[in-house]
Amino acid sequence: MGIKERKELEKQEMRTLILDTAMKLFLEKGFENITLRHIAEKIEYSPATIYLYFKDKDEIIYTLHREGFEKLYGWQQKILTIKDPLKRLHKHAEMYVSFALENPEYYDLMFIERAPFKKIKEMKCKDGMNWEIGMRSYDLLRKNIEDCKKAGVFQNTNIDVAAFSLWSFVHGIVSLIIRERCSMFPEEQRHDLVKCALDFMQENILLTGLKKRS
Amino acid sequence: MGIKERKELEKQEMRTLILDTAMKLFLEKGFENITLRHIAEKIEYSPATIYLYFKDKDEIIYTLHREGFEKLYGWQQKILTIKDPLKRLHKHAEMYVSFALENPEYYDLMFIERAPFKKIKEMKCKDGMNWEIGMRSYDLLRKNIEDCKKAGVFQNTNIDVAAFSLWSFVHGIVSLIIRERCSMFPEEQRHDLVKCALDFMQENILLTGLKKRS
Amino acid sequence: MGIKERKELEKQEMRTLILDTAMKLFLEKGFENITLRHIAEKIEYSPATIYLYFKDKDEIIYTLHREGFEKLYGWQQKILTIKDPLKRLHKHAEMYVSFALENPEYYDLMFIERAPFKKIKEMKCKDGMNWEIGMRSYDLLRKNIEDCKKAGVFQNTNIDVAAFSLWSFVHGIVSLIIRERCSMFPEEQRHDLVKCALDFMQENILLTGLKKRS
Amino acid sequence: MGIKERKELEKQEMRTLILDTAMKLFLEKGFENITLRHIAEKIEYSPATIYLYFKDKDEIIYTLHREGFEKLYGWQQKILTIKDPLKRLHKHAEMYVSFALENPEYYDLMFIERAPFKKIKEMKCKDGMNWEIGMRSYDLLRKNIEDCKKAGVFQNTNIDVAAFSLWSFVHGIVSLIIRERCSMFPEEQRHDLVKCALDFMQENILLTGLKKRS
DNA sequence: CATGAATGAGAATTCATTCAT
DNA sequence: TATGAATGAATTCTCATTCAT
Repeated sequence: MGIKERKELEKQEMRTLILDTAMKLFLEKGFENITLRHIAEKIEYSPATIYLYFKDKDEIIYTLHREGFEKLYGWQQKILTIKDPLKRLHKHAEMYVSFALENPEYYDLMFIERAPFKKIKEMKCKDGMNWEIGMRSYDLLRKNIEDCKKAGVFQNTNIDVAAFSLWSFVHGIVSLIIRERCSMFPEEQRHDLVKCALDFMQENILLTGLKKRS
Repeated sequence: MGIKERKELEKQEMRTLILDTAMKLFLEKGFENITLRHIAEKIEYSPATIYLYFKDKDEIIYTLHREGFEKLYGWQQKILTIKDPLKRLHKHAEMYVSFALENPEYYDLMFIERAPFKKIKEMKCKDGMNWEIGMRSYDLLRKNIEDCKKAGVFQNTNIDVAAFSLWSFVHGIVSLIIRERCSMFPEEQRHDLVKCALDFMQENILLTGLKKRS
Repeated sequence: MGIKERKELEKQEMRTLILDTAMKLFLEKGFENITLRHIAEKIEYSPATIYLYFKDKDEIIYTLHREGFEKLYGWQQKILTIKDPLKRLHKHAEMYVSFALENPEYYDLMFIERAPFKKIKEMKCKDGMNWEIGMRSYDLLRKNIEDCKKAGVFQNTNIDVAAFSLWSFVHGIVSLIIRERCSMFPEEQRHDLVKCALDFMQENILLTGLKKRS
Repeated sequence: MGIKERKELEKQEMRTLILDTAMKLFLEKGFENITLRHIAEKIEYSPATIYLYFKDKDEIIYTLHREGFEKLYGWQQKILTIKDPLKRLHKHAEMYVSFALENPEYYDLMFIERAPFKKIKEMKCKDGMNWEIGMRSYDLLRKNIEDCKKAGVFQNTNIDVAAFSLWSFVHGIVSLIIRERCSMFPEEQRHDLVKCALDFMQENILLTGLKKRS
């Protein structure tokens, strides 16, 4: 079976190559400028070859979209071990931002880009499960906040409101950066700025919650 | 000069017509689906005519981008009369969100869309002033926070950090909505959710600042 | 209005040029080999130009199809003046054959080709009228036979049976020729052969009917 | 030689499998929509495999074409035993129609489709024999008519004229049906219609001949 | 001022065919 | 014998842009 397995592996590698290349182009040129042609040129294959690995362009995008959510979910696992819910929530935010800034193409596709939706909306009808994978991540956040509530923080706050607020905050941070609306802050300071903004959040929101508790 | 002036006026009106139509289509069909042909059809002129008023498609987009910032700046003027800096800051946030949700096409173009940048980056070289108009809005926010500081809030916080944080928060809210990442919240609840999120911010951030002061 | 009219005329001429060229290619290369590219090359315009005159390829084919039936119907008018129904029926057959052999591309599209049907079937749903134009021609045949019956011929024959039979006969003749299944008959004899076959029909079918009458 | 023979047999079987599958697809999807890939998928071999058994797509079609004529010739044998030439001729026509309607894919390819000709014309140069197989069937018809003449029917008619006429008649019937030009006759009546048309022919042509004889 | 006509460049996709293994 | 991988050449169609009038 060695041969069959290697074949399978090579096929997988090709798919990965195509996906990575698509992602690189996405990052460089923006979403609407990914074309099969460009991808094919970059990997030095003919456009027709790509169709041996993916049904069509949509499937590439859809796969990337899904992959992104898998990846994010993977990152999120790392913080589940933290016992203290408040600390965990803080780490949660940090991790989210790191994920976004280290995988801006994925993040963009997952949370900013408008394009992939035609396909994804169609899919939704078929398996109803498409956003589920994204939902898992949201549920993790909700649960974290629930734990905080149990621990006495956000007592009077509706969970969804808190979740949406915190999510908005971190999403705002990274999407302003990814979509380059931060030219007023010198490039080299941005990293610190993000860190400070996260601290700002912690001090004002999370710690506040803590104080209210006591 | 009467004739010349009228001519100028008519020219202006035509430009406005084109811009408005473009914006309408932008809203209806999404950004990447605007074509000059669509615009031309809607205003019942030939595509070639548009080139008499704008150098190319990019210039249309660039103009809309600029217009958006003018508009936002106009909205922001309304809150300058509020004396209490904290109250003013709160209104500032509210107004920003309203602007975004009532003018989603503009907001999208100004703060989310990737497209206008080719053009804007080129322009930057020429007049260096392109973001200045956006900067005015940011400066207003900064100044508002400065006033808060003078009034004793955000004492220990760097102004840019606070500004960026608050901006991120409201930007996060509206961009999740505009780019339709809120399907987990039923459509009819979203308006409330936004309001609650703003309240959440005020309670936890602004009021906290206030408490610290006392 | 002279200018407008000339423009309109020129537009019409271009449409005609495209249609004629398509038809020529159809004849030369068979239906499945009409491509917009080929048409464009032949008329020495760019492929994009064709789209200024026709919505898409289907519209070209559909138009040709319709045109063919109009043409046939026009030809059929010529024999309506013949009083004697039997003579008229004979002329009817002759005319049908002439139409087919002088306009083989049209005939092929109308009565042999399989392809245009996707489009035409769709259309059917929309206006229900698509075959009506072809039906008019069939009705003419039916009516002719009805008249013959009144005149005492085909007394015991169902009209549709007679119509279908006669139609089959002439269709058989021309479609064997158009689709080149007559290579056993030397090219130069074919014209006579067709004539003789028509006579054969008249003698055996029409005249027979006549005799039965007496 | 056992091995060699089995090999040969297996090869033959594979060719048959490919041909049958092609025919099935031809029937299902229409001629121009057969692709080697489809055939390959259906027989669960790779497209490349097909090239081990056939030089190219044309050869497959050409073979089917030839096969069709073999088949028809086979069917025609069945009526040779009928003594009475007139009866035989009538059965001849019936059999032809049955063959066509029961094997529409073959009939279409043999007598309607334009496609196989590129290949066949080339072949003709090489062996000159390509239509010979079809000719045998035509000769059978001619001979049948000759016999009728000898029996006193079609006395004054040229054999080829009679043959071509009768052939045209039955070809007309089946090709109108196969290429779906009979939508004016409800599906369920078509079978009867064909039968009636054949009767119509017999009464008017064959029996007429008979009467003339007496 | 306005436009009808035209197009080059480029998009996604399909298919028969080849060839090294 | 069989095939997985690859592709060149086509296909339809779209769009921003130009230019003579």
